[in-house]
Amino acid sequence: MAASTLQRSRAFKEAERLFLLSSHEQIISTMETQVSNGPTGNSLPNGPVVSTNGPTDDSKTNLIVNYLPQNMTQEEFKSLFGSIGEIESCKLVRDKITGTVPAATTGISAGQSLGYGFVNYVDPNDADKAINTLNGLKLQTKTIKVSYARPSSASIRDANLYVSGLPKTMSQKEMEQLFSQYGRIITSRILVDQVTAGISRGVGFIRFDKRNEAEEAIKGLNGQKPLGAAEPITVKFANNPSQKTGQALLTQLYQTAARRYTGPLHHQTQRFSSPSLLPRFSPITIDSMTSLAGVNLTGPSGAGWCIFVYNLSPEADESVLWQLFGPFGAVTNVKVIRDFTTNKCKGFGFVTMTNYDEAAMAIASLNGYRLGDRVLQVSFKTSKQHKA
DNA sequence: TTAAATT
Repeated sequence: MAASTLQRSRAFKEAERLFLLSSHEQIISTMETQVSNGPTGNSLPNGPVVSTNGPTDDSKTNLIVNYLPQNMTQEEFKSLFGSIGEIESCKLVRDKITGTVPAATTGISAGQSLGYGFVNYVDPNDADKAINTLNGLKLQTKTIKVSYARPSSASIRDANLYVSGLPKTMSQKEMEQLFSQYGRIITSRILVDQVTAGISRGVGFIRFDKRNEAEEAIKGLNGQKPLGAAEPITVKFANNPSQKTGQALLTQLYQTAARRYTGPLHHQTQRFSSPSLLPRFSPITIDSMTSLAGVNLTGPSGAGWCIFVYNLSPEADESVLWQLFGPFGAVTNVKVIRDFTTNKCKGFGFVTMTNYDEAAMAIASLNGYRLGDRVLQVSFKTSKQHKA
């Protein structure tokens, strides 16, 4: 008994050490976020938006954003969606429990991202534009989803089902057809094997519009054999991520940290197989780029590593920079430089990335990348860009 | 062998 307790304690400490080593930058950015959110205690940090002239209809301006990268911060979230238009309010939803753990104990000073958030625009046209330009955007290992938020109500909560024992041959569409008789399906997913890329694991999720629809589906389908399947399926309510225990959350956090610590190179290799990007590899190596004589890099002062992007078209906008650089890692800011009078892009822009390795990989991959009929020049921003 | 969808 005492021995196993001691072992667990040591494992916990080791996980903690790994986390502290691997996510230093993220901790800093989290702290910065807290500072920029203003002093705590004398404002209304998370309160509802109060309208002074009657009830407001947010249905055309308020968006829900799903499948965000785990390490995306509130600031990055706001920066990405703020590049579309003026934001009335936005919130990256984070776990409450980890936010209560003392930072001195864990090095984690705010709740972990739950992977989704809300953006409420001032102008409905910007909300529409955000859906059109950012839905499907690849950020690191995720493909984000941007859609209108349904009005918040108790009836749409806990409407998510976990399904197991599905025939391996059943497609997502077939699963939806099976469940759609019980209500409106918001999302569905069949989990697939990661190594064989695409073979069903026989388990999946179905999210209904309403909780009572989910309940009816359980009654009707749990223990039933679909079509001519050999085995019955199991249908139950899915675990709710936001209802995990503090211990479970911390364990997951440490596991995430351990993966980051041991396996970043593998992930980066995968990013280049992204079919939508197909970057050409530049003959310039990362090491030779950083050791060029007479070049003074401006990073990593405070915000991160600033990257200079040259030969953008006059029509280029911020979203193209997010699309190009987002898959390589944490991007905190993008800016297209425009002519003051014409508002057209002057041919260049800047991207700020948090982590050196990710910035270097983005540069190595995107320098020389052909965008339309132009070949981009991408480098770390230097103190003297217009040399000879 | 349960992935991060309602502030």
